[in-house]
Amino acid sequence: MGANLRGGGCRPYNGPSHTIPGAGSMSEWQRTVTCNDIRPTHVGQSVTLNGWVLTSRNFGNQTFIDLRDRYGLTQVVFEADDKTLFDAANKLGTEFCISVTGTVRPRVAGKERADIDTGAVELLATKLTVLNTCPPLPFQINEFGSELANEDIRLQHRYLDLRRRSLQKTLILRHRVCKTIRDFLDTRGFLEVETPLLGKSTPEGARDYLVPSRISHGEFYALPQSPQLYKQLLMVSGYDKYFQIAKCLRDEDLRADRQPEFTQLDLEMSFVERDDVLSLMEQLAAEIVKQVHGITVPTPFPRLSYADAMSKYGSDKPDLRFGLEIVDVTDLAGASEFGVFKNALAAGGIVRAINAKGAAEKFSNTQLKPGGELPKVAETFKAKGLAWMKAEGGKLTGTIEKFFSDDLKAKLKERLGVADGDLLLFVADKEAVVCDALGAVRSHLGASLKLYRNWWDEKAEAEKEGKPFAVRPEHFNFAWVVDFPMFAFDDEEKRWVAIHHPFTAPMDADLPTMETSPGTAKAKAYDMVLNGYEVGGGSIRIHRQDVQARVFKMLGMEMEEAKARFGFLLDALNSGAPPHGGIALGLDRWCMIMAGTTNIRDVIAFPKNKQARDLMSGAPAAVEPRQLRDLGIKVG
RNA sequence: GGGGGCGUAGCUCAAUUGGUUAGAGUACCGGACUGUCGAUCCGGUGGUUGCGGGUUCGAGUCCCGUCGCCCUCGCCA
Repeated sequence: MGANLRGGGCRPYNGPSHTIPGAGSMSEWQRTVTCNDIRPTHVGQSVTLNGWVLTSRNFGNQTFIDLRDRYGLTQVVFEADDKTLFDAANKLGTEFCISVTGTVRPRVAGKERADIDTGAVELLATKLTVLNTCPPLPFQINEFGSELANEDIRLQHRYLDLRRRSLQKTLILRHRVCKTIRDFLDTRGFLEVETPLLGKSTPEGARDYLVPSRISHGEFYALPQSPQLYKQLLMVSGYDKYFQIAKCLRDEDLRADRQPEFTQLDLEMSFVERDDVLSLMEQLAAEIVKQVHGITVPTPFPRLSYADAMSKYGSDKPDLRFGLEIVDVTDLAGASEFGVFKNALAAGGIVRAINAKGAAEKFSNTQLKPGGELPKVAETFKAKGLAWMKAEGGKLTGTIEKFFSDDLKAKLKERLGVADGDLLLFVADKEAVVCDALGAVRSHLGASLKLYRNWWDEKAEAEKEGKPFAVRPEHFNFAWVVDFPMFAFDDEEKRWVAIHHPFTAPMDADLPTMETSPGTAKAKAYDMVLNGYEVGGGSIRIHRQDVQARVFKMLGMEMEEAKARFGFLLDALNSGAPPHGGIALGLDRWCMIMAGTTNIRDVIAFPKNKQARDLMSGAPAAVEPRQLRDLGIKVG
């Protein structure tokens, strides 16, 4: 994070007089500057600071207080000449909220600090007002050590945790990202329109959060999983270019990067084709990186078909900061005598492999046995095992090598580009399992072999070694994944489901054959991928009622049911709906990557824990019987 | 719901194969000290080892159960 985060644009005071504009009669304790304002040019001036006591260092005749607000840090000195003032200063506790008036003076020569903005000066206190005291803290909120208290304790006292510099920086960064988005889109003619929180439950997709109706007992609103339908209706209404930084709610289990309520940049445009949306969004993405990190990432972003992403990287959100591509070896495996491979093929499966260049020595045979480090990764994603060979002394070795003829081994080496020291990893199974398992193995190898570095890891390392560090464009590897399939067959529900969502348009070429071969139909859908994270997803929408009705039918929804659930949408599509499409960016994930954290709770001011509880307020909680009576609800 | 990790002072962590009165740092309280900046030095308060049961002469440590937190798979159109 660069200098652009240092309270940039956040200071209310910028006049040379350091007074609040229009503040006629200021009370005696109100600040005239913030804790990040005083500089050598202010020496001799009398100023007043408001802030919190970060630390206190007491000597016989002097006490130093580091006073903190969200703008920065100022050292305040109390001297023993004024006994009353000095005694009062020595009674200050950590995190007391105080007002100090004093005279700006230079620090003693040679005692300046380069690491804080006010480090050349200090404030000699002449007056102290305690605005509020603070009891001993439940946990330490300074960040000098690396040991943070347990997260549940910090979440219980989030108002204290948010005083930490790194969380303050993150929230400032989040503001910067939102501001960039609004400025960028405003410049290009977009309107920010708010859509309702109380809406109608949608049958497909995630579980809804429901809100009971008091006026109509037994009926429920649903909180939006996204503003999808409303933004499409805005297009029908002719608003042409819409966006919203919108709260979305999904009642599903949480993860390190998933909260029950999260924020999306939701955007929709009329009279556009796919490339218009992609082009606009890559400009926006580049602008965000530029505003936050001061670097320019190359545009346009590479585009990768879904099919290529899955076969080469085993994922529809591949991390392209490293290669390690997956290669199909089904034909060679089928010609071998290895029972596991032959059985997988007989069951309609495939065999693919990764060549981990030079990794043979990094993984012992024990680590490669069932239950070992790498097989465990593959097994987590339903692979029955992970077969391997090593290339040593010009030969392939390992327990399965004997099942391959010399000719097959030669072909294998050629196809996988094998050299001595390489480790070959194979998975044989149904295609979906092979992709998931090898995709996970690839990610695992990428991290453990350090084939890429997160910018924040590199930064931490550099700081540890006292070396300079600058974020570089290659730390942000963007790509588009396009040409998604339209449908996937759900084995449990025994029906076709939408890969993206039911409002996504099929490719024009697939329109006539959508019903007869749904498995091959492609959608006008696209995902923005950054370093292995899906940071955005969207599509060109269906804008014709007949097409929408056909898609609903494919998903097992008869016309009657479709009309009951989405009649308003079908009617709207029939009322001069323009061609339109859009995208949604996961704002929280964006902020995580920009801020350098893997925990989504770090970029949300008041997050829920893993059980979707707010540990500070205690939500969710029981309510008064009267409230339930009003709603006509009985709790069993 | 499945798999994994964790739970010892307000906080962060120690505690040999099961073995004396469960220690340290920090925070807090008191004292010393004129330039510190994670100040330093001296002293002090602070514990039902998450909870319940079991094995044992003896349990923070072993076993069973339970609660809580985190990671992960499922799930998240």
